[in-house]
Amino acid sequence: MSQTSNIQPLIEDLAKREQEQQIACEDCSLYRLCLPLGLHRDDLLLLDEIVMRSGNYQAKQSLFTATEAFSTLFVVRSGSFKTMISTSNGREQVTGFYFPGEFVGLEALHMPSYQSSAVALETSSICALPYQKVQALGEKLPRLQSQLLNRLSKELAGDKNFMLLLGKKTSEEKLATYLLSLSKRFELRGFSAKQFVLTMSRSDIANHLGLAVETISRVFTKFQDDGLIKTEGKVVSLAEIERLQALCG
Amino acid sequence: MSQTSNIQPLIEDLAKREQEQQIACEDCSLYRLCLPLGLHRDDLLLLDEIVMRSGNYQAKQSLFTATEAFSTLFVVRSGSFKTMISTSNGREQVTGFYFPGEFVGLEALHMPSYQSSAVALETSSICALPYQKVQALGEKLPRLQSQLLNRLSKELAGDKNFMLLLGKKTSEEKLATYLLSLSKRFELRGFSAKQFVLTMSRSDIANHLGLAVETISRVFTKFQDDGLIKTEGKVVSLAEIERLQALCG
DNA sequence: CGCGCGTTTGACATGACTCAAATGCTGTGG
DNA sequence: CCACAGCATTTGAGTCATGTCAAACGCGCG
Repeated sequence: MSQTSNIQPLIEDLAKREQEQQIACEDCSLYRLCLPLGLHRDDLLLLDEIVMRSGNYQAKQSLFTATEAFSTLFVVRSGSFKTMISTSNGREQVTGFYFPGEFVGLEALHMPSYQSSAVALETSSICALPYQKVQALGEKLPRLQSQLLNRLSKELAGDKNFMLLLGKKTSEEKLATYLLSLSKRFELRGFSAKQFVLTMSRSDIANHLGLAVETISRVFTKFQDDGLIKTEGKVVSLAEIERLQALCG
Repeated sequence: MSQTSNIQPLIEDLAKREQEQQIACEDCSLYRLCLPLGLHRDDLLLLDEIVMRSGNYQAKQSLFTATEAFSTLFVVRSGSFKTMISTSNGREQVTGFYFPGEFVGLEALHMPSYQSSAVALETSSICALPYQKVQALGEKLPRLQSQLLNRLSKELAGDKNFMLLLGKKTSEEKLATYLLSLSKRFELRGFSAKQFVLTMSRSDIANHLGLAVETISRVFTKFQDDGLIKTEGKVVSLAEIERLQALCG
């Protein structure tokens, strides 16, 4: 009993700090997924010092644009983002969706400007890491660099896989693959693998998968008719993960 | 005169060592493009020690396969390679082509096995970097890590751009974009931007661009009929780079 | 409550694919 | 050194998956 009454204020404090985004990396619920993994306690404090826990973003608010000068790496703290790249004549490709613990903007760290733009899909918050400071800290903490390398490599591997989807899969295979990929990512974050919210619009999904909105809509209804999934607006339930898996090509 | 006679043996020695692939990073003609850029002389010697200048590969010979355990990063020394990834049911996507000074296998460095496979397109040679040793050296040489980060980031940026091609471009835009991208890469290596050899087959190109061989063949002939390019088997000449550029979408 | 955007559905068009066959090239063995 | 086999490339004809256009629907926001 006395234990409970001791702990309670601590929990409240934590919740309050988390809400105010003052929480240290060490105590962050994303610790397991985020950059600091593998760093020692002392190193973490150094990392903490350069992390700017930035204010909230509203849906459709821009995190950065393609032409803007690159200076900062972002990690999603809560909510979700999409990134896009566009042709000179204005066609756009959604290059990725980003969830808590994931880095946005890694493809820019070798050049003067972000080449893509990032936009919040819902009310979201991020941690901002001024890249110059990350580099400086990296000189002292090789494990930090290694973590970054891993992150980049992971994203690269994901993108190679995505090329397979874009280049070789049918519309049904594309959507099945996409839904399962989301499912895995949510599961990794401790959410249900079977039911989740699609924070992005159908048209974002369509664009990302190299399809027309109408096609995505049709495949959604087909999957539903076939009993593979259930949709209610933005909420999807995967009813038959195995059969979906078989559909991935 | 005496100078010439002094230098001549040195040049011959260099050529011989280059041929035998014993040449040090410091003296390598790819220095400008490769990993060591930005390292100090002393650091270079350390890097030299872990680089294994591997034997030749013949056309169609495998550098690594998707299931093989990851242990080594490769840098193309001469020739060219393609990488592929495949679906469970055997469809393949060519994920990239690699020329001298470029890294192959970067997407694997966070996981136990190469997820893609790499194959030589012609007689080629590589430098092999055991990744464990790179990591160990990286602890001492932050600039080495930074270089690696840059490489990864550059490849990532290229892949994001390639998503735009796969997802949003027509067959003509795809081929035009592809030819110009090759042109730029060759130019960077000191070769002609206007005329070069396509070491990969039409079917490799088609696969990479998410098209059928027949389509690629037709677009090649169309471009030729339109006076944009000239082809003679594997040799292409870009006759009107500007107009090609305009076609990129 | 109503407007507007996002989504769904239907009808039709088309770019790229598939299948088929001719042509050309390359490497190999006689 | 030539001839042939086998693969790569080109060309043609017809089909199909997905895109486009159009319209109805409905949910969510103001």
